[in-house]
Amino acid sequence: MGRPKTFEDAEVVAQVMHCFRERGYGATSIRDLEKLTGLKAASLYKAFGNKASLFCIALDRYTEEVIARRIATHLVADNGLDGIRSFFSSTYRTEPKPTQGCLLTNTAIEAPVVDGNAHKRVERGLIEIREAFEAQIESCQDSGEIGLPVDAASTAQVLIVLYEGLLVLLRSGASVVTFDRVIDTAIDSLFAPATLKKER
Amino acid sequence: MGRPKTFEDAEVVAQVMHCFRERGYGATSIRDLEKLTGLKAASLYKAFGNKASLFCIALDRYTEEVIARRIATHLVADNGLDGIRSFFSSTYRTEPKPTQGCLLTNTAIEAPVVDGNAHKRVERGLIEIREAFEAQIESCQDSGEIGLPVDAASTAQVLIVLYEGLLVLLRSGASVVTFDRVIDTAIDSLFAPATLKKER
DNA sequence: GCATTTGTTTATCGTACGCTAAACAATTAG
DNA sequence: CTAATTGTTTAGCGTACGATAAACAAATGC
Repeated sequence: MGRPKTFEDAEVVAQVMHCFRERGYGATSIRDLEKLTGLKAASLYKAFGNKASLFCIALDRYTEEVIARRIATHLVADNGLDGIRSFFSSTYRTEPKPTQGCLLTNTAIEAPVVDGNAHKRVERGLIEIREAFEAQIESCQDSGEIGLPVDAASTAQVLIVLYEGLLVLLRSGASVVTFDRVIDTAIDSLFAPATLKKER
Repeated sequence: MGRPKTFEDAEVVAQVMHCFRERGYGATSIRDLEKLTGLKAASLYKAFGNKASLFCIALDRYTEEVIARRIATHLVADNGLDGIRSFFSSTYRTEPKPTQGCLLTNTAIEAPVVDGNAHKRVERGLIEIREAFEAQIESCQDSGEIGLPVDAASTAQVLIVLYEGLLVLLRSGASVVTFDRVIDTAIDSLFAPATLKKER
């Protein structure tokens, strides 16, 4: 069977993912990843192909792990609108570090630099979030928390834009209170027309 | 007096700015800029210092030229809410190229990579836009186009987040119709409460 | 034990990077 | 014309990059 592995692929991918997330693709060198993982370059190449493919693996992992978990935690029927609120705030209310930004967002900006495959992965990831937003909105309509006049599809798209925008501002060092206010203002008004309609 | 210059600083900065805008700081090499400008590396260094300082010069130019022009064109009292709408759409309705993204947005993401000074410049640029949004909102309130219940400051901050978010989605290749719908949905609802209140 | 298979490490390869010293070119002052 | 000043070009420095071939290590099957 040959020599057994001395490391767990998943563990290495997790470490690599964090590094890409903080520094980006271009600014992360193979030598950085050597120090980070304790592995030698040749081992990394053997296990994951070249740098671009390793990045794509890390990006997939990010979507399947971080994003999917965030969706599963916050965007569930019981949570209603507060679920959407906490989905947003979970991006910047992180411990212990202030935040690491979003790999999807950062890659969308850096995509031209990376492999072309990264682009498609970003699109898919964003679609996943958008669909979760849309489902949550519809669930809120079913429960009566918000009225029917709200168009779930286009509102979900606005939430995606807000999501991306927040994560950009996060990288430029805006404060938590700013974010809280943005989210409250945005969500309140996005779903206000329906609420007002309901009051009539 | 010595030998006269063979190029115009401003022209070179403009070319360089476009390149940084499309490819980012890290992915743009001095050799790229040599080919682009027709100048030799040593001339660039003599005229603009090192790569980071050249980038900062280009970033300043972007804020003073592109952003300031965009504000001056769209965010003027006469334009009202439509001014805000056209401010947004001017970021993606560009000719002939589809778009180049926003250097402020891209730098916010890439900032850790670049010089620390770039960070402050991004912040300042975003503040400039936010203040213009706020002034435009207040102007709309003065004219009676929207009601007073809208909080100009926090709504302007939401618009900034939307602006950043749109420019991220722009880089991930979303379509113009998507953007139009996002802007309509967002602006309609952000300023709807006041409108409804007015109707009562 | 020995051949085989698989994983890791060592030692680079070729290239591209940011940057700069020194040579060269073109102008002005006297 | 000469000296001085300033701009441009040439040539290349040292370093870091992504990637890989070859040597070495540790397990298996027979």
